[in-house]
Amino acid sequence: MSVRAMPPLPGEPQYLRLKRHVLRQIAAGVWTPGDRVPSEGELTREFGISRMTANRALRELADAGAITRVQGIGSFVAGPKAESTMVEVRSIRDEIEQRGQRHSTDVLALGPASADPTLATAFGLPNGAPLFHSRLLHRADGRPLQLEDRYVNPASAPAYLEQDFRVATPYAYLTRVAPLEQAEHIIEADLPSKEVARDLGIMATEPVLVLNRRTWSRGRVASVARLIHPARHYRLSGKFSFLKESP
Amino acid sequence: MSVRAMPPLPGEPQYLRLKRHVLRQIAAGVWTPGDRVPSEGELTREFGISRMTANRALRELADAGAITRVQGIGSFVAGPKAESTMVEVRSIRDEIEQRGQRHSTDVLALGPASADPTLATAFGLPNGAPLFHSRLLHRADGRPLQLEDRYVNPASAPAYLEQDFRVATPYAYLTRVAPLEQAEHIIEADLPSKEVARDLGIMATEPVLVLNRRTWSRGRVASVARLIHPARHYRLSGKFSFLKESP
DNA sequence: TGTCTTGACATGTATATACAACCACGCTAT
DNA sequence: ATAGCGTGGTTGTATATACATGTCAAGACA
Repeated sequence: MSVRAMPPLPGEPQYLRLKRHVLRQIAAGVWTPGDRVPSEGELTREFGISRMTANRALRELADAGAITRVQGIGSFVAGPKAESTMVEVRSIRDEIEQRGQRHSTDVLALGPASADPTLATAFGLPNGAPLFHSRLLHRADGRPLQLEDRYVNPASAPAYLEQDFRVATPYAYLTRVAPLEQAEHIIEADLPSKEVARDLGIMATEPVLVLNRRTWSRGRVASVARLIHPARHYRLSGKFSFLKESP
Repeated sequence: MSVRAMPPLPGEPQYLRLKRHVLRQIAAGVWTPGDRVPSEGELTREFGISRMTANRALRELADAGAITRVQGIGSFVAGPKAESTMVEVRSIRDEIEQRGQRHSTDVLALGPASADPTLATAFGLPNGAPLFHSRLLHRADGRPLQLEDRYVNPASAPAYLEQDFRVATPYAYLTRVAPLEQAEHIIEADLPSKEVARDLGIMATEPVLVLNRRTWSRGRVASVARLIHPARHYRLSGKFSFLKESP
């Protein structure tokens, strides 16, 4: 049994102290991209901790993308976050309700459909394969906020057409019966077709923000959706931070 | 010394086997959101591994958002990915060059500026504080693809005005002198002003996709940028996956 | 000079152990 | 009956140890 020289006091776990130490050096510019980060052994000696604790700190920093590690060589400050950050895409219903508004849904269309070449490609199904289709209008306090045009793979959600989408969103239903494995998003700006403009109650000259979402479940494309928002009332936003903890 | 009953053979680390086992149960719908996941102790006995290995597997699954863990209670399948996924935002230069096109930059404006109320709020600086301003046009094979209107905190990048942005993008320079800590994005669709339409060479009736980016460095707002893209030629895309590993 | 071996060092994984923090439940004493 | 306590289960953190795997450089050897 060893009595630690340094009291266990922190209140903050050691591996977090270590992570923050490294992140502070990087944030302060002391260590810059490409620089070598102290090895596990060095940190072990310097901080009086065990190698496993240093290992956990460095491993989590690597998972977060702050550093890269190479077996046999060492750990290094990662390039400036690979020139990429993230934007979060959340469920329309949550967004509306979180803003304190009332969410309601109009079911504009719901029924079987047949895969045209574009859809067939998106689903990886043969041309003319049977699909389900729904077209919903989501409102926030009565005002149209999202027109949701969705095609669903019957193999993933056989009972799709029997759902009452005025009470549960397709997204909620789909994630229940077809666990989400993967999602792809493409965001674009566009002008609405005459039909879309009518449904959203906007002018055809008013731009819309379009979110195309494709989801996979059990190895299959489960759903292809086109979510159209009036630009005047909708924005996507997201924040990204290196530091899971306080900074 | 213990001889393991199960040979160490996998080739695949134990903690990964365990992660994939749990993920497969979830993906297959065997365990659904809210269900209890076996405890570390149960996994230890069931798989003949040590508790630390089970702990690592479950902890990483929790970090990835696949499960949630409550001290004293247990681990549970997470709700359908918190109804949120991510979209990656990459550097314009990378995007252009990765598509095999040539990237070039026109410097439309570069000089000092003064913070108007909106900018002052965004930077957290007093009204009228000095800022640097740049307005660049990024082209792909000569065609305008992004109009970059950027304000920079002089405290974060004192030599900003001396840079030659025809050879290095502001983003590349900024991440070198002011390590990125945090980034915020707001995406919107809009119609361009007459000036923007002229710079991008599009009609004033053609929508644009706008990415507002605010970045932090060393605790300060370092840069506020408005990146305007012609909708006809630009999309944001991203893919998200639960499973870091194969399936 | 050129090639091979060996050792130092780094990360990657796995185990056994220990203690702390937290929660649910049942039992006990009031 | 109720308040309080203990106990067992569960996660959270930390350590010491071991072996595997990968890199590199110095030295041994031909």
